[in-house]
Amino acid sequence: MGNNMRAFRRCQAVGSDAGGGHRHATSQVSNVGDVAKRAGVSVMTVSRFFNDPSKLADDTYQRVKHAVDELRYVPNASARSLTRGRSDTLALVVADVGHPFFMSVARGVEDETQAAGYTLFLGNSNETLAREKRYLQALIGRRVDGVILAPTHGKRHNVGLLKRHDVPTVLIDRRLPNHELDVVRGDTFQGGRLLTEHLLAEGYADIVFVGGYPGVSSLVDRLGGYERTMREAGLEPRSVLGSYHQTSGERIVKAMIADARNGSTSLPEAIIAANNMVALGALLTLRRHGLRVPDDIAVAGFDDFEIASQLDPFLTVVRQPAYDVGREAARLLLDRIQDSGRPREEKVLPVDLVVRRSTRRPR
Amino acid sequence: MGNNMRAFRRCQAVGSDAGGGHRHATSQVSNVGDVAKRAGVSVMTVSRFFNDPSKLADDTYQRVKHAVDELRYVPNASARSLTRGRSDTLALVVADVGHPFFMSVARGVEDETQAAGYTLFLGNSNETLAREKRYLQALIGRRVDGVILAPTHGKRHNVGLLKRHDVPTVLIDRRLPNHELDVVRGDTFQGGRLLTEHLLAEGYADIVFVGGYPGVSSLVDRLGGYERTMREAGLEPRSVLGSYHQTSGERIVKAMIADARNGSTSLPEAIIAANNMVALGALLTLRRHGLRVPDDIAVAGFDDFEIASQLDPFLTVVRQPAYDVGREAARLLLDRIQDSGRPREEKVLPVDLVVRRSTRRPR
DNA sequence: ATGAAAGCGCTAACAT
DNA sequence: ATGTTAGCGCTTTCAT
Repeated sequence: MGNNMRAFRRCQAVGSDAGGGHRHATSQVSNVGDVAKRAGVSVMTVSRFFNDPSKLADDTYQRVKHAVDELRYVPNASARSLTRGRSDTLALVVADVGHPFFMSVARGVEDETQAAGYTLFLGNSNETLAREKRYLQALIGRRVDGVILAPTHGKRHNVGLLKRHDVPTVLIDRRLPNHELDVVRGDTFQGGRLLTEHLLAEGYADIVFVGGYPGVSSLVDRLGGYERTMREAGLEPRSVLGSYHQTSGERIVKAMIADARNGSTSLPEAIIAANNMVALGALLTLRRHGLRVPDDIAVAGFDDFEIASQLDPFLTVVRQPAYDVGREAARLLLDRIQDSGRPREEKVLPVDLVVRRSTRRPR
Repeated sequence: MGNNMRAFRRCQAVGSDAGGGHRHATSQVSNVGDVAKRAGVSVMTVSRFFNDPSKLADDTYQRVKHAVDELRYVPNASARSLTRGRSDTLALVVADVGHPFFMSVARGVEDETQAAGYTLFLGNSNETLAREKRYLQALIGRRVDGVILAPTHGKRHNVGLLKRHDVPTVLIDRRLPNHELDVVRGDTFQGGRLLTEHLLAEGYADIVFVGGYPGVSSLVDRLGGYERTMREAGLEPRSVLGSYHQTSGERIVKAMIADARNGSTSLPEAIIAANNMVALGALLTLRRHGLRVPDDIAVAGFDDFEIASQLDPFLTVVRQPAYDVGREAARLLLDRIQDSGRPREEKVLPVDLVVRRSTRRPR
């Protein structure tokens, strides 16, 4: 491992720099042999230059370095990983690249893995099982050294593939049944509890939970925290699930309003949205129908809007430490790569209730 | 003997297992040979199963399929790319994963490349030349079939590396001097012009341009559009550059306010921010100092806030078609991969002025 | 400290 | 329709 990392760092030092001037109109990709010839050494010496430079005589080292620079030689990682069985590459596969939460996670993962000398590739399953599988196969085929995965939301999952191929794996944000993988996630059960307690304290009683993929653990936990707290207060929980997308919030709230207007079910006093995108959909739909938040109905959600909240801190939310989820996951993965036998860990990071105007009780 | 070797290597790749209860005591990564043996065919037949299944007899196909499924065999992409010289993999390297603009670009690229059967890996240079180089070397080493790059902002760049290794490349968002690469970008010169014309039409005259990396082409264009339009109106342009980050907007505006308060320079009537993050910084700083937008000063920017603008359409912006930039870039890249000799293209996509409250002239 | 040879898992180019 | 052979570019092992 230490060796490996040193080699990788060498790689970086290598190669020339910016700028246009290339000498051959028909540039040819070179290999160890070309470098060896140019430096007047054997291919093994060139190999050692990258993998264990301390074994080279100073003079030899300089000659090889020269040849490498001149040719702007970059070792063929495929060939390398073919012989070594390892690639110095890690991957993060998220369920939704566009989601701010996963972006922050990605930053955390990147900062940590770069520091450890790995290259990180990011993949996006787009909440689609088939697409996730495709990514994982590409990754497995490339012999990535480890994967951090936010699994898609369905009943089925692809972690068996990773296990089958002995790929060290850490799950983030979402637990999965029956596996022995490390997990890092925010304490969203507690989040559901905090949000509900806050609303109850504000005097709301008719609180409904809206949106989220049924079955996915992050939703189950959030919903669970809400339901438990409601029941402890002697109230009946009520929920309408869907997806984590904005449209889900829109559709569900629209239906609620319709129900209220035709008298079948009264509008709740408060809504807890499954995440920020659902909250956005809910907010917009309420507004579109002339309902004011919080005067006519309160709204709260999970995950903050990074930018909107700075511009106008309006929505009450439970904030998850997304960046730290990424960092912790990366750390766990690096540990697991070094010691595949270590006991499984599940890191549950604390969440944070941020009370804002959208749940302020009108008097 | 070959077998012994293989076993040995596996041990290394996999690491020692702490003896405990694993489902597969011999969790072995299999190869074409294993599949061939199990299916009772030659390795070439297995290879053809993946590369040209139509060449197999129905019966043979089923036998191989069975073996592949049973072993959950995933071909070794490294070996594959080693023989074929390509990898069916494309990469997108952006300057900032966190930036909403690049996220939309990523989605566009993904949708297009997935449809074409490629796997896409996303990298993040974080506006750092060294980190970009590192990514590109990893990509080159892996023999990716093409790269879409939003180059970092400095004077120097790494595209020579890509050219040297014959990697088909498309630049997005930012032009570079002296290269023959395809480029896809928004027409931000026109954007600068539209924003300035709008402010002038609203009756503002003392307009200042704020933020952005000096030298990076997207900034040069935006600034250019602003300056040209100002001069055509007989006004003197004024700008204070910096970076594309929120802190840049904060710092510059803070200094402006200080200058205005100690009387050295009066506060401008309007600010054009280099992008949305800078605009955010400007807005927050103005507010923090008790200045109202647009009553005391108008603010406009480039790139929209996807979410904040829905919640509260406040900031006047020029919107770039980020998703389309991604799609077009992907298309161009696929074309170039097929025909490396085709003439260079520079696609400049139209931008869109969205007038909102932040520039409404107080009466 | 350096080199020669073998082989990682796969596919292109020929067989059959 | 299927099989055989010869590498792809690299690192491992075993010499020197």
